[in-house]
Amino acid sequence: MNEFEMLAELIFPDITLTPEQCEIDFPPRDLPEGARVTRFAPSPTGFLHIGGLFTALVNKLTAKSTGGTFLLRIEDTDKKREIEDGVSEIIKGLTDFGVEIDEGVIGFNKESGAYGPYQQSHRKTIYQAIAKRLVQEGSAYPCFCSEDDLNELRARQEEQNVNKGYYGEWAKCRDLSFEEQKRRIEAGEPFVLRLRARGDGSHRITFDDMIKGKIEMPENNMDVVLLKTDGIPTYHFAHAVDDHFMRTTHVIRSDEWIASVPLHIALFKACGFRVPKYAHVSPIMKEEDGNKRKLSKRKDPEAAVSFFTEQGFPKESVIEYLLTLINSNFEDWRKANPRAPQADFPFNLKKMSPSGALFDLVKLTDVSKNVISLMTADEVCENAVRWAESYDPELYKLFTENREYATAIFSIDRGTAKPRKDIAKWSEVRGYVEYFFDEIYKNNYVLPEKISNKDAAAILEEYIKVFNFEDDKDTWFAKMKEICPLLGYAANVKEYKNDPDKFKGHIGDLSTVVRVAITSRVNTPDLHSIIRLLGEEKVEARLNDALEYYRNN
RNA sequence: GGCCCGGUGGUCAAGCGGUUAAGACACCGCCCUUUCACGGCGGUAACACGAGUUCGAUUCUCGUCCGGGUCACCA
Repeated sequence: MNEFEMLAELIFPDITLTPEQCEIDFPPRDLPEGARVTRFAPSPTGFLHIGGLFTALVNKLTAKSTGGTFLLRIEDTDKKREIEDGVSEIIKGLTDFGVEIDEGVIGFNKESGAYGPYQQSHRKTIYQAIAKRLVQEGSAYPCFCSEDDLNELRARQEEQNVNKGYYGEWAKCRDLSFEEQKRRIEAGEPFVLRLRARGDGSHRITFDDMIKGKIEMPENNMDVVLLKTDGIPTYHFAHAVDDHFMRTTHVIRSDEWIASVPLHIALFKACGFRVPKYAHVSPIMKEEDGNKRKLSKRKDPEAAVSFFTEQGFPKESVIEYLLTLINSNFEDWRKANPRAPQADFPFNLKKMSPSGALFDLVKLTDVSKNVISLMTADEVCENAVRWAESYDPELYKLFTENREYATAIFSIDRGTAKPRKDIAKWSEVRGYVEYFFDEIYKNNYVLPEKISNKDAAAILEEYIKVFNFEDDKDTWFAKMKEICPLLGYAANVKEYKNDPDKFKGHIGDLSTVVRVAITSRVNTPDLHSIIRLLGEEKVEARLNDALEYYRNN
C-alpha cells in the first residue's frame, strides 16, 4: 500500500463499495440510438419556481422527442436550506402542469427506476466509494482549514488582487505529509475532502453548449470541496457521480451553472467518467425599473408555479406559453396545427434562444384565452368546478348544484368556428357567469356615456312592450329593430353611419341598454341565448328593475 | 474586480454578408357585424454605440456601453 492508499483507508475505513461495482450495478442503459437521458435535479428548498418548471419542461421534451428517459433527482445535500414539504412541492408542481417524469423520485420516500436512489441524501456510500478511489489515486486530499482560515485566505487574496479560491500555492493542505494527515485525522480534527486540481488556470478549454454554442474558459485549477465535513458531497461532486451512474446523456440546467462547467469537466475526467453533453437554459426574467432581473421568489408572486394554479390558468395554457419561449417556431407550428396536442410539437433543443426572456403575463393571458376558447363547454365547466372547489366555495356550490345550467352557460357561442375568448383563467369565471345566478348577482346599471338614463328608460319601455319570452332569435331581433325608428335610432349601423345626424344612435345602443338591464354588463355572449337560459320570470324582473332605476335616476 | 453569457420594435422573436428587416402579444385605426365578441385588413414602432474587414454589414472581428450570471463546506 502506498501513502495515498493508506490515506484512503484512514478516511474511508468502512467503504468496501468500489467504482467497478457501481459500474456493474448501474450499467449503461439499453436505449435506442440517439435516445437522450435527461434529468431535473432541484433542491427541496421551497416551492417550485416557474423557471424550474421551464427547465424541467425542456428536459422532458428533450427526452421524449428522442425516445429517451426523463428522471427526477432530488438534490438534498444541504439540510440547512431544506424545507419540510420540499419534495412534495416539487412533485406537485410538476404534476400540476403535466410534466410527468419517467423515473426517479415520485413521492415521499418513494421512487421508481433502476438507477436510484434518486435522492442524494440516500447515496452517501456511492459518493464515498468514488471519493475513496480519488484519494487512492492522489486526486483528492483532506483539508483541515477552518472557516476562519478560509476567510483569512480570501482577505489576503483580495488584498493582493489575485483570483480568490483554494488553489496552487494558496492550497495549504494540498501537500501535507502523510504523517501529518494521519496524525490530524486520528486526532479527530474535522476536515473536508478536496479535489487535487490538475488544471492550469492559464490554459483554456472549450466546450460546446447545445444552447449557447462554443464557450471558451480557463481550465479549472481550483481544489474545490468534494465532500463536506459531514461526508456529504457538494453539488459539483454529486453532479458528476450521479449523472454518470444514472447514465444521463444530456445535462440541461439553468444558466447559472455555466461558470462551473470547467470544474465539472475536470471532475468527470478525474473520476474516469465520460463527460455528458451540456445545455444551459437562460432564466426567465422580470422587468423592473427598466432592468431585467431574475424572477424572485420573494418579490414576485408569479415566480411560484402555484400562482398560476391559484389564478386558475389551465396547465395547458402555462405550458403553451412556456413552449412559445422554448422554441421560436412553436407559434408557427401552432398556427398550422391549431388543435394538435402540445405533445405533437417537434421540439428541438437547438431552436432555444440563448438569451433570457422576460415573463409576459399579458401574452400568457392571450395564449390562455385561445386554449380555453377551444375547450368544450363540459371541459370548461369541469375545470372551473375543480378550480372553484379550492378557491371559490360559493361558486363551487352553485356549479355543482346546477351543473347542467352551468354547462349551458358555457355552451353559449362555444363550439363555433370563431369561438369567443372571454376567459383567460378560472378566477374570471365568476365575473363571467355572475348574472346567471341571483345568489351572486349585483346590479350595476352604468351605461356608456352617450346614452342617458332618460333614453335608457324610453328604450326599455318600448322593449318591454314588445318583449315575448317565447320569441325565437330572429323574431326577437326583428322586434328590436322595429322599435328603433320609434325612438329615433337607426335599425342598422350602416344606415346610421350614412347620416349620423339623423339619429340618436343605432341598434347597438338599444342592445346595450337591454343587455345592461338584464346582465349589468356591456359585454356578454349572445343576448338571446342568455334570455332563454335565464327564464322568463328573471328576465322580466330584471327589465322592470332596470326601468325603474332609470326612471328615478 | 477576474471569468463567462447575452443585447433586433414596449414584450417574445425570425433573419446570420446584399431583405421594402418576417411573425406573435400589446396599442391605434378601418372593415365585417344586430349588440358584445370573434375574424379580416392596415398602422405606429427595432438591428445598443464606435471602429475595422468587405464593393456591401443587423449579420464577421475588435473595442465601448448596458443587462445578466459566477467567483461558498448553497444548490
